[in-house]
Amino acid sequence: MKPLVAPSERTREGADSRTAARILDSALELFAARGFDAVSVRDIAEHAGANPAAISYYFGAKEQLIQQAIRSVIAPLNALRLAALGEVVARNPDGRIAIDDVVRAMIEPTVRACFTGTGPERHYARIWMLSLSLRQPYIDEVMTEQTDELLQRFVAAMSKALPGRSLASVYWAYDFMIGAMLHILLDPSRNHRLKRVSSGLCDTSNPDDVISELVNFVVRGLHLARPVP
Amino acid sequence: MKPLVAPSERTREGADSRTAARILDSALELFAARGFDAVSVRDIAEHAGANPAAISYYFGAKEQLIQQAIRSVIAPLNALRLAALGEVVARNPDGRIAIDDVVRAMIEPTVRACFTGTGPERHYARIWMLSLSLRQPYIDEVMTEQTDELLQRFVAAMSKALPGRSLASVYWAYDFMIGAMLHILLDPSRNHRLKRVSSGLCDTSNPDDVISELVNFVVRGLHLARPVP
DNA sequence: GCTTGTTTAAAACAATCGTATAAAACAAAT
DNA sequence: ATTTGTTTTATACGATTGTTTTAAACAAGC
Repeated sequence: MKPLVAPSERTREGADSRTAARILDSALELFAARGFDAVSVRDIAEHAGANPAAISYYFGAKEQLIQQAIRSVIAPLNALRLAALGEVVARNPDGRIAIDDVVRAMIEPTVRACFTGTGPERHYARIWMLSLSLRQPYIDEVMTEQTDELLQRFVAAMSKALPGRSLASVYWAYDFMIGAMLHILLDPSRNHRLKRVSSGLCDTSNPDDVISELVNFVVRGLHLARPVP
Repeated sequence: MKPLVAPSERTREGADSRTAARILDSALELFAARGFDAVSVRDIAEHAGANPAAISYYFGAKEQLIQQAIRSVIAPLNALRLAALGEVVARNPDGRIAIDDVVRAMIEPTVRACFTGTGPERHYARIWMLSLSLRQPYIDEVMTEQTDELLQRFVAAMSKALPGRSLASVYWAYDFMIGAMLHILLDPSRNHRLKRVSSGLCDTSNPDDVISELVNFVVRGLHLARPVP
């Protein structure tokens, strides 16, 4: 691959070299800890053992590096989620799917990725919440591009599993589910605050516990949702 | 008040002048939109119609301004929440309180503050989620100082309203509730994404709808929580 | 009017920011 | 061995960062 001349087109679409991979991984590590703006390209380059100019060479401007970082976190996770959902649907060819299974198809891959993931998706919780809390067009662009379809697919499945409930309830519940999941997933990197204040009653370092508590809570909230008017 | 000489002690504890108030309000406005690090002290000073040096004069270093900004958002909101909780308890002197009322004492003041608040607390959702997603000691310090007691008070009340349920379930549910609430409160400033993708089924610009959907969801998730073993 | 103590303003500090340029190092192919 | 295309480095640019310094404006008391 050759570096393009015009600055705006200088991004390497592949970014497949070893150096580029190290840069992206270092960027994620530092972004997840301190946020996008508090991390300089020099910090990233140093952490990756590379030259600052290598970042523009492979990714272009910093904004594009951030976009790529967000994408690299969310894309593989969405693939896992959709695969899990597809499996649930395939398992019940008659169309009668259980709401528990649908909810779990969203929650289990996500929680496991954050706890035991080895790729970029292990930074999902922090990177995503960070992106959520900034209101910048170039970030919104990536977020919308990566989640709108996923949302529709899951809402459709949830609604199918709960034919008596209003579609609006399902949309609301989907949003609540994502919010609750994100929030609890941040607990480990906040020194297990919930575990501490609950005197150890809530083991937020055990992915199985987190998954089962989340699924139970969401399914209950959904199952008794207001029926169609 | 006089400016102290030592830089580390230069913060004015009161910060009661008109200029200081304008600075704090401008800081909140800009922080909420772009995050702490993407906003410079010059941006804040310009937005407030003040001199950059006035910021160090009244607040000291930028980190202290950020801490003060977070505090100014969360402190009045916590007062509202505790007042609402106190009212619920006072209304039922025999100790039999309804879980709906307790949950609502958390959710209603928070949602209303974000929708129709006029003070610093109107920036709660963005500032808090921003603080959550950064892992910096000086931010953690403020967050812990401002929420640990509140959490214990609410969990105690929720547990009292649901004597049959395990305390652990209540702690989990409290965390889920906060997460779901924060996430949905960010929807309006994300161009009402949920409203859009749900074809208008979820009116995320109506505080009453948000409150009732949230309360219903959380109470359902809680009410059927696993009983004490 | 002069003297306090307090608040604002202008200007400058060193440090760091994102990015660009140009040259060096490298690999593969002829 | 030399050319060719790609990757990496060293270095420099102008702009902006947080903060300090110094002085000017201001209000209140006597």
